[in-house]
Amino acid sequence: MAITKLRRNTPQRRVILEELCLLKSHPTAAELYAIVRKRLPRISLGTVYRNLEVLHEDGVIDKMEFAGAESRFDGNTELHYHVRCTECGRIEDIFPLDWEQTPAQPAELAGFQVTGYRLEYFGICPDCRIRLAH
Amino acid sequence: MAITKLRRNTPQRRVILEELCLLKSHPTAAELYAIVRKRLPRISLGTVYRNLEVLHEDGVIDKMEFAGAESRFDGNTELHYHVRCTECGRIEDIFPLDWEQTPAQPAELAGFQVTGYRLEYFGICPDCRIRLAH
DNA sequence: TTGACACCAGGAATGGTTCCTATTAATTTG
DNA sequence: CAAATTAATAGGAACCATTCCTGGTGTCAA
Ligand SMILES: [Mn+2]
Ligand SMILES: [Mn+2]
Ligand SMILES: [Zn+2]
Ligand SMILES: [Zn+2]
Repeated sequence: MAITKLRRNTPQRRVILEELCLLKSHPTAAELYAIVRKRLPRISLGTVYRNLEVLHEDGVIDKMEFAGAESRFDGNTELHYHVRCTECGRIEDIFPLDWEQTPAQPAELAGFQVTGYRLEYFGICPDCRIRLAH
Repeated sequence: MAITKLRRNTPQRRVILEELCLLKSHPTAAELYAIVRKRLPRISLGTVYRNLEVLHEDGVIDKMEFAGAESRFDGNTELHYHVRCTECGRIEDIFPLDWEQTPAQPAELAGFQVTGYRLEYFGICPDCRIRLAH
């Protein structure tokens, strides 16, 4: 039933995924672009965006979108959560093991057919805490 | 210690807050602009944005930001959560009473000083479910 | 009065992301 | 392999919600 769209295995897509998975950080498209360019100097930023989107569609990577801040990408698709620094945008992993409960996901809420949820913590990262204290 | 900034009680700010609080919906700045213009025809969209920001800073209203979608505002600052329709952007309230647990908020995670968290559900609203089924 | 300044309307600028178009190249078919 | 098909690319323009800028206005206090 679900027609799987043909994906070509381009060098650009391959390198983008490789470099993302090497990182423990959660880079923006622009940051990843800078890294990928070392191996593919002629790649365009649009290609990075398009492939990150495609990889996300296919469930190969995670995409985290924020208002007013650049989206960030995660090569680790294990179930985990994040803390985001409201000062510099840095993101760190929080694995469910680290604390007790995970939120319930009801099938229906207020008449909505619930397809997912998003839980994210925000705060100040160690570096920014030091920096802000002069 | 915390220097409270002087706020002037302008008609624009008053009307924006009044109209927002009358609504059970969670309007965008543009939607609220259209409503407020009926009472203040010469108000500018920039003024609506500025005042919504100010009111949010002062904790008088809630602001919900989404990537790729307009921010929405909430005159109800009681603790509650939201379901957002991924098709039309509509938002409905979910009060903690409606279901069991609320997420824990640790004071520190991964070295971050945690200042808050965000939990939001997304799905398909009743209207869009009907519409999508032809 | 006069100064200080929060605030306004109008409009330009911003910037991350998406879209457009001609071209390239991965994959399939014969 | 050669040819046909068409997904994907580079480059750059467009998008658009939001913010910023500017000149001006209303208000309060000294
Ligand atoms: Mn992660
Ligand atoms: Mn609400
Ligand atoms: Zn930080
Ligand atoms: Zn809907």
